[in-house]
Amino acid sequence: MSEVIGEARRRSARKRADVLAVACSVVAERGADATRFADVTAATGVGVSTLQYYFGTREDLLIAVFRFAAQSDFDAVGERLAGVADPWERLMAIASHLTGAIGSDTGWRLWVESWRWALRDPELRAEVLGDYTRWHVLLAEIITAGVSAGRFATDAVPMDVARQALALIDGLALPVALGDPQVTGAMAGDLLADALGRLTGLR
Amino acid sequence: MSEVIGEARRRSARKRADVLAVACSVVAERGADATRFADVTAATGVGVSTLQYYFGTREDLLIAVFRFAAQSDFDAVGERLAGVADPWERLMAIASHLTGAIGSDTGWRLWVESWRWALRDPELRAEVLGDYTRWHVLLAEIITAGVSAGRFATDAVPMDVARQALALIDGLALPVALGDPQVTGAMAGDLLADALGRLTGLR
Amino acid sequence: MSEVIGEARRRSARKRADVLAVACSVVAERGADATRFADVTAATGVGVSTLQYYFGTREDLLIAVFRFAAQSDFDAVGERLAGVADPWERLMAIASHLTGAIGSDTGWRLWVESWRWALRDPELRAEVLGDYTRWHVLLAEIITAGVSAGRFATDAVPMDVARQALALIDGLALPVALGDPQVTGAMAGDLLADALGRLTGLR
Amino acid sequence: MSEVIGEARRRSARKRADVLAVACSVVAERGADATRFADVTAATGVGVSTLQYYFGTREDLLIAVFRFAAQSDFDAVGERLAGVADPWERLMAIASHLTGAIGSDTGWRLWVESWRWALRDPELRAEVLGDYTRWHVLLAEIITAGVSAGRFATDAVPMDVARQALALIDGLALPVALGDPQVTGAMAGDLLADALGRLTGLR
DNA sequence: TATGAATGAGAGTTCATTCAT
DNA sequence: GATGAATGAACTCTCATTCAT
Repeated sequence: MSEVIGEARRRSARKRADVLAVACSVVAERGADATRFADVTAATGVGVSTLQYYFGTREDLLIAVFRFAAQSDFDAVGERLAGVADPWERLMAIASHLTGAIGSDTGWRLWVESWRWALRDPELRAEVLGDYTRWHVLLAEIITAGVSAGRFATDAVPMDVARQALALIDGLALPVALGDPQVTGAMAGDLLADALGRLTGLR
Repeated sequence: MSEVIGEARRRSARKRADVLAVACSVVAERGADATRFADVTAATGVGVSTLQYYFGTREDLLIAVFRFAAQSDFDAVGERLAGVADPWERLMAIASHLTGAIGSDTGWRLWVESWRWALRDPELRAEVLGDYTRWHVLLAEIITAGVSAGRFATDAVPMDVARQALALIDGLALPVALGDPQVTGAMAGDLLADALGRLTGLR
Repeated sequence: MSEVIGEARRRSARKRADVLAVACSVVAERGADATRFADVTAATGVGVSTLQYYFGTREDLLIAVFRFAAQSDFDAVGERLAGVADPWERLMAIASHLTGAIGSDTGWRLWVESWRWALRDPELRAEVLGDYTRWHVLLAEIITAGVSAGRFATDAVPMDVARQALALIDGLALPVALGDPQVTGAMAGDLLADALGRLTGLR
Repeated sequence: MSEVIGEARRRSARKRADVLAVACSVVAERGADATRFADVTAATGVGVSTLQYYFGTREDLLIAVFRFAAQSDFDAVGERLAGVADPWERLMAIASHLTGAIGSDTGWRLWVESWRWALRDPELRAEVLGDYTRWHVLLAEIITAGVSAGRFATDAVPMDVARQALALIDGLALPVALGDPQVTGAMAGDLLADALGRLTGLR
């Protein structure tokens, strides 16, 4: 009988995750503040009460979405890096995050949404800052490795370069997400590659 | 008599502008989506109906705020640049935008708010993209001047460098606004100066 | 100087009447309850404050409209009757009121509006009942004349026939105004002529 | 469990109908345009939100009221006709609709309200015209039966007589509802009987 | 575990009206 | 005499949430 319960739980958890994935698109599409239970219901077919049963408060749902999206994003980049050895190519793989390869701009929009939410929610802020650090560390490791390997020639502290790099990625994503005709995804990719090349002292 | 009316109108316009200035803080503080008429009323002492009489819809009010903030921001930087001749110092003057000197982070928060709103409002999007270009052009001019003056040594297209610079500014402002203890305003200023120095080929 | 004032007053009264005429269409179109000052402003170009200056309260305006419309209606029928001598033709002239000849169905709609308003406003009710009586008396006179002239052969009290006649007119106007495809204006005219012929004992 | 749910639904539907019945009086009393949610709340004890949950928009509520009233009216006359065989008496039974026997003048006022609303709402108009036809058909059947039975002697098309009859009923109800002291319910009943007798050729 | 029924709090918006010019 | 500015009151509607099943 405990197995039956276990299976029911698993099924339930599965459904919860499915709902969460769809909710991500909804939040990315409408913005967190404008996302109502009813919107998620419309997108998932799961009744409002059930959503509340799964996630609790509307805020709880949003935070669950943010968490889920942040993790998915990081995981996706991790997978992409798996087979890449060269530091520069690893850097570019992360940068292509920007060109929209990872789920159109859903990921990026959610990132802004959660960032904005974190401005006013201390608990979420801690998580977001943690994520920030994860990315910084990941980038710094790559840069350190690149310097060791003689691929990069820079005297700067790797963590500083990492912060500059992430800032460039974020800052270039803004106009791309907004659809600026003067800064398309491809152009942003080029600008980014050029800037990162200069900042790392790429050989 | 027309003079009297004229004065009434002028006083009215003045009051409108005052309200707008206060509304900026409110929107920066609470976020656009969470800003209710009642919040602006509480902050200004001006009744809800009067706000609607001045601005129309809640959305209209928000857009008026965005417009006002964008203009103020640009004007403020313009003033700051007025007495500065050296290209590098001009660049740094704009960059100090980031360190919060211009108006705590109110300006920056409003920038994100309007950016986010523009994602879903085509009309506002056009304006925001226009503002983007204004900044790009301003930066490019400075870079061009710096190259001519022999202050910067780079073979890159000035407009490209401008875009990289603005991306860095925006991207570094994110963690600062969020209060990341690892990326304070001062540190961000240093990171920015360093990166801009490398990207422009500062001598 | 008193002449100047007199002229100003006359001009003002003229304007007031003009506004009233337009307001009639507005009320007929939108219904009394749904008629706002703003609607009348939109239709006349006269500012809201000016309307209030002319008519006072919104209710006052509506009642002015009802009064104006009732009088216009009665006057219009009076003119139409002026050159008609034969009792039956006089009856038909009044009946053609129904076919919409007098002013599309504006007149009739206003009649229903004022009737409905009179249900809840004692003062207006008195006026509307007075108008009712005016019509009854007019019809009864025609019938009496027709009997005297040997045109009608009925033993009924003329005032009773008048009431039946007016009821028929009102009752047939309802579906016509509603646009019932089974009771068009022309058909209603025939039904009315037939019924009145039978009720008056037309020879 | 499905039984329990079924019962909850049934109870809910019951409550909805109860509310609707009370709402009818409110609308008849105040007029449709002047009926606010708050008025129905005051009369029923059911909260505003609940009314909206049941009926939707304010307009939806009004239309539900109109529908309910129209059906009730028709049903009530149907019951009254059940035991009556003689065509003339059947006609009089319908006519007594006017004398206010069927629920004071609530029914009639609602009829006017829905008629007026139908002027501006196409969907409702279709329904009202349908109701109109129902009454016409009912009356025409009675007249046809009366002619066959030799009770009525008229060469007119039954449907035409039906339309004249309904017009008389409607037209006489107007002054009665308005409380015209010269056309009371009883007098209107006599006028109607007299006129219908003449139009049908009652023997 | 999952879901429909019911409801209160809150917000935007409309509109008549008052006041000053 | 005529009109724009300002404002409060009223109302509808949305939405999260609680309760019962």
